[in-house]
This record gives sequence, C-alpha cells and structure tokens, in this order.
Amino acid sequence: MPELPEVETIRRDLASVLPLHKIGGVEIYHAKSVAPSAAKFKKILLGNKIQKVERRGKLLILPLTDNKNILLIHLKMTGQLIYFSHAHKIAGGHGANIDLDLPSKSTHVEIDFANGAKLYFNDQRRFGYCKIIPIEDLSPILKKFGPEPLAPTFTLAVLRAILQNSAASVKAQLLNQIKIAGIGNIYADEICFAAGVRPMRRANSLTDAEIKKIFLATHKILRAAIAARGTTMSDFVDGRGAAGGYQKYLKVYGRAKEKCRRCGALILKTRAAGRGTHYCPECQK
DNA sequence: AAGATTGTTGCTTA
DNA sequence: TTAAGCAACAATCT
Repeated sequence: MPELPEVETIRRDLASVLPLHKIGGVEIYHAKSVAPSAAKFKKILLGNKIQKVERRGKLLILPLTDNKNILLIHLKMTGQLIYFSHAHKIAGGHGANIDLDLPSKSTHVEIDFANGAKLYFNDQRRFGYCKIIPIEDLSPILKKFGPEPLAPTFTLAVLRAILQNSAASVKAQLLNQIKIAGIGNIYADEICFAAGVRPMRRANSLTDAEIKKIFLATHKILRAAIAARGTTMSDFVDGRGAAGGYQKYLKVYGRAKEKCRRCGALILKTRAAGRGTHYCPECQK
C-alpha cells in the first residue's frame, strides 16, 4: 500500500525527470481512472508541461505550466507510477527498467513526452485515479489534510492535542488523514510497535511519556522507510518500477504468528479501526 | 468459495 | 454539533 514513504519515493523519482517536458500524447486505457472526462483530460494535457511534482499525505500534486490546471494522482492501494525513458535503458545498471513490459493489462493511463519518455499509471484494483482540477480547486482539497508528520508543523504539542482530545483508538488517530497526513496501515502498526503502545489503546488514555514515544517513533519509522525507498508487500514499485526495501525491517506488519524480533513472543493479529492490526503482546502495553 | 485485503468517501449512529 | 463507526468500492488471492 503506498503510504507517505512510498509516495514520497515516487515523488522524488519523478521530480527529477518529469518537469518542463512537453506532453505529446495521452493514452487512456480505462476511462474511469481519469477525471474529468477522458476527452477533457487529454485535451488539457496535450501540449502542456508538468511544472513540478509535489506531495501532500498520500496524494501527488502536479501543477501544469498553463498555470490553470493541476494533475492530482492518488495510488490508493495498488497504484503504480512508472517512468520509462530510452535514456534509462541505454544507461543500464541501477534503476534501469529494461525488463518492464508496459503498457500492461493494469495500465490505465499513459502520458508520452516529447523527449520520448513515457509515464505509466497502473492500478490492479482500479481504486486510484488521475484527476485534473482547476488550480482554484486545490486549496479546499488541501484543507482536508492534517500536518505532514515530517514537517516542522508536526510538533510534540500538536500530537499531544490530537491524542489527548480523542476517545478513539491510537490507531484510528494515526490513520486519520485529517489529523495527521500520510500514515496508512503498515506504518501505523510499525509506529505503535516502536513506541511500545498497543494500537487499540484509547488515545486519551496515553501518558505524556507514551505520547512522546509515539512522536519520536513516527519520525524514526517514516524516515527509515523513506531511506529504504518504501515497503513492497506485493504491488508497490518506485518511479522506475523497482521494489522498495523496508519490508525487511518490518517488526509487526504482516508478521502474525511469527516471533517478535525483540522479545521472541508471537506477534498477534486482530482488528482495530476496521483494519488488520498487528502487535507484540509483550513489547506493547 | 466466502472472506480478507485497504484508502477514501459518504452515510448512519451516538 | 461533532466524531466515531461502517458499508461500499474494486480485483485478486487464499
């Protein structure tokens, strides 16, 4: 599942190659993946350029150089954004996606650039989207995001206010994009493990010390996951089609009935905030 | 072969 | 009024 570290990995990959190249072609293989209509989507993109590649939470934000429209891309659960250029192919070695066969049956949108490069939007489950909006529609969308957990606006005091004022579970708060942007099911579980707190604890039952541990764990886990270029459980790939590396470091997510790497107890899996939730009964209280 | 998988929306409930 | 809970969506795997 692309969460903040995965989307940030893709953002960085694409930010170095997409901007300021003229869009010469747009192929839409699945009309429901784009908005507004396929015709308008094509019309706006053709001849246009991507100005920059930004991110808010799990949402990619690509303003266009017409200064009127913005391309929004959400990968939801199984979305991929893969950049292919002949230059990469020639370069070979690291990052070269020479063995990718694209477009594939899960390619729903393809954007062709004048320099010969192509950007593929793939999505096996078809939950994700590529949406063009007028520039003035962006701010109401951005208002629905809480602070970026790795930005200076996310302070211990901010997190304390979020948690102490809520009777919901810690996990529900970590997953709530209005409260904190970008955390999904994998990192919510990993953050709770790193903090020694059970995900189903009521947020307003946490001590100050526990809140501080969650604050520090949030930074530690998200930074480490970005450094490892994200977690690939099944579908995630970076902007060049390569898998991430953080799955090697997961302590609880996807490890039900396996031994805790810290204490040896068996990792439990239950349901919290409507999601599969993993924790160590010994390390987390 | 029914159920689990999860991000987000929108509706219902408290 | 606010927020929490939950079904729905989609496709695939077990």
